[in-house]
Amino acid sequence: MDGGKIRNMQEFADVSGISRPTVSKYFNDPTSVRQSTRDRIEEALERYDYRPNIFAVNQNRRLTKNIGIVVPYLADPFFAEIARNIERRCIDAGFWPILFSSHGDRRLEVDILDTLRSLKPAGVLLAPLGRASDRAEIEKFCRDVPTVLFDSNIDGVGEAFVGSDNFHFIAVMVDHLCRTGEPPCFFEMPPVNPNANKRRNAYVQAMEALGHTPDVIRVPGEGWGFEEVGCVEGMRVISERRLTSNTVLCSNDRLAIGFLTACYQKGLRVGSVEGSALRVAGIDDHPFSRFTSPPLTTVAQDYTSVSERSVETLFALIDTEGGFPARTETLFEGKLVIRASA
Amino acid sequence: MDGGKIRNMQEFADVSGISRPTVSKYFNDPTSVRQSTRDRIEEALERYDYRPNIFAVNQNRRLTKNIGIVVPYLADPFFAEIARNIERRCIDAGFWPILFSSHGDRRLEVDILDTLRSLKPAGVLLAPLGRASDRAEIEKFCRDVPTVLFDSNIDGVGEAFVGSDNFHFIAVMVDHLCRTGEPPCFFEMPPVNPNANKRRNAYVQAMEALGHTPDVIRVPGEGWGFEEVGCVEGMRVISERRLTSNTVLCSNDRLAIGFLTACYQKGLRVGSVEGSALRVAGIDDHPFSRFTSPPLTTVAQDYTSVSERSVETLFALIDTEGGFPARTETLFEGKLVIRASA
DNA sequence: TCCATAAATTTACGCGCGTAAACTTTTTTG
DNA sequence: CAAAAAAGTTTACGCGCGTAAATTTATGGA
Repeated sequence: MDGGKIRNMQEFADVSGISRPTVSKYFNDPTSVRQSTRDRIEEALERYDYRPNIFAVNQNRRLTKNIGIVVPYLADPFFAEIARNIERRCIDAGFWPILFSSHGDRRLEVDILDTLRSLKPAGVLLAPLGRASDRAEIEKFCRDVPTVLFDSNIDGVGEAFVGSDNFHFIAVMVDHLCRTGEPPCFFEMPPVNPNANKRRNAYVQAMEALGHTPDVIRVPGEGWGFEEVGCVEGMRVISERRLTSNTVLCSNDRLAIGFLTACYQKGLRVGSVEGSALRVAGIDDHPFSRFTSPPLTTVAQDYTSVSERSVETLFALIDTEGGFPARTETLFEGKLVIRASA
Repeated sequence: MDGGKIRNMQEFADVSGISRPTVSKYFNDPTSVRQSTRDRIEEALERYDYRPNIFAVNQNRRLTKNIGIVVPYLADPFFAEIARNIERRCIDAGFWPILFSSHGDRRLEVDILDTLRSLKPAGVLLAPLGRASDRAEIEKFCRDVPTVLFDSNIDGVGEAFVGSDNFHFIAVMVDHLCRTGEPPCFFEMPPVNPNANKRRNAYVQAMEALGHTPDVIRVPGEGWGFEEVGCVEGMRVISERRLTSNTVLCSNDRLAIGFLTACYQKGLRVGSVEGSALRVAGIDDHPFSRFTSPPLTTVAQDYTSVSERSVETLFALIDTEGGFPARTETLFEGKLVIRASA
């Protein structure tokens, strides 16, 4: 590139030999100008690496190209992964993703929505905290900003929801466990979001459908430190002999990871092979589940489909200006992943 | 708050009975206006929830209140945690943190720096990819933007570095392992950043200082999928009987987590108690290390100190405009965390 | 009470770009 | 090749706020 620094769009327009309004059009949508014009601009772009001032651009556009991504807990690799996926898709589509994490904190989630509002985003992809969320605030936000909920649903809020079919997840797992050994009991903590409720209900339903008596073991605990709860409460449950089955289905993988640690501490061998004391299974196929000892049998969330569809839905929403005629819900099925633990 | 929506600072100035320039001063620094004036503004602020337009503010300030945070891999809970810590400190100091992850990708890291530049940030906290980083680009960036490096150092680049004292980490662990059993061999993969190199060298040095012969087992592998490498290559190493000691010190916890899985697959019992075949230790005290089976003995990174000092250093740098007279390096020691694995 | 000083107000300009309107040039079409 | 359509140019204004300069008002200490 040439030496002279370009300070603004006018200067860039001068060196590229195109008028500023046309250059502006180009940056908003390169296909909106004639091919020959585009070529000239892009040629100049290579000689002088100019970028429009983001702040000026966003100030003047009624709607920006910003897309807010909000996840409840970024330190959970599951959300980190899905956020990464979504980010990339947004960038590829020419948008500007901005990532936020609520860190499991109700007030922080509201703050983020406030911040987001002032960012005038074209749309927002929101995975709410769930039970801890301030429903009224989220509802209000969704009225102002085109929002697609994902992962965790809030009935009637937002223009669409994309997530997983928890009933199917559980049904598949319960079926597998019953076919290969004792019917499972269900290990859970107080639900942080509706998914947890759905999972428990699905468990009960699946067990009854197969003619077994469900047994839900609900332990106390709160927040997003699932492994900790799984471990501490798992040890208590084992000590108090509250397990009615040698097969334990945990409400999610992170809980299961903690529970496996509890089993280890208690000297219980976990696995589906002869000589094991217990089988343990989870739900989600958390990134670390492959590396537990033994590796965790689970049902895999379809990360790719969820993030892909979430983004697609949001783009569609952005295009249709007024919003969808009706709220849509998309649920993806999971894949049974059989490893050594059950 | 009253009904009427405030559209800009002029309108807000009107309803608060203060002139716009003074209101502007207030938002830049509340303490810069008289107490009585501040009270009147804050009172109006409660009645009409107004926020200055971020884009207009940032457009006109030479330097914004933005602070860029760049981590190499957000799906690693270690970085997620430290990012969260840093974010909070920035917010509390009245700055606006913006989080980016390089996702282990060289080009993405450069892109992020480009984007960051156009954000005119007051400063940047950068944890570089390391070996994969484009040194020249980062150097250029650091010349334009006040930057503090953390976690992974690049000699001479940036105004300061804050990280961990890898030599101390390793020394403490080697010492512990030697006192309680066989001297360890060292399990590593090709280094993604200088920390890995330092750790290997520290291991060799520590072993020799204690009169033992170091044994470094370097396995192939690349990228940030440490657990995968630890597992796959761990199994190979075990099969090929390349372990010269019953004690294995892994270059980091994530590698150790994978190695533990390998041990499980190979039927080797890990632990420091009688009857175990192997002792395994890691470095970092990764968030998940407490929940492996057996729980992992490791050296804890001082998350809090690193993030605290990084932010402090950046703030100091921002205040001293011209940059520090000399580049500073701050290293924190770690704490030995003895669990069941070694 | 007066005066020095600090603080607020008034006025005015500029930041970089989006965008509208009227006009001119280029491309397409029959 | 002329006329219609498409694309580009000129001109001009506005977005919301930072900020400087000149002026007015408020504050507090002797």
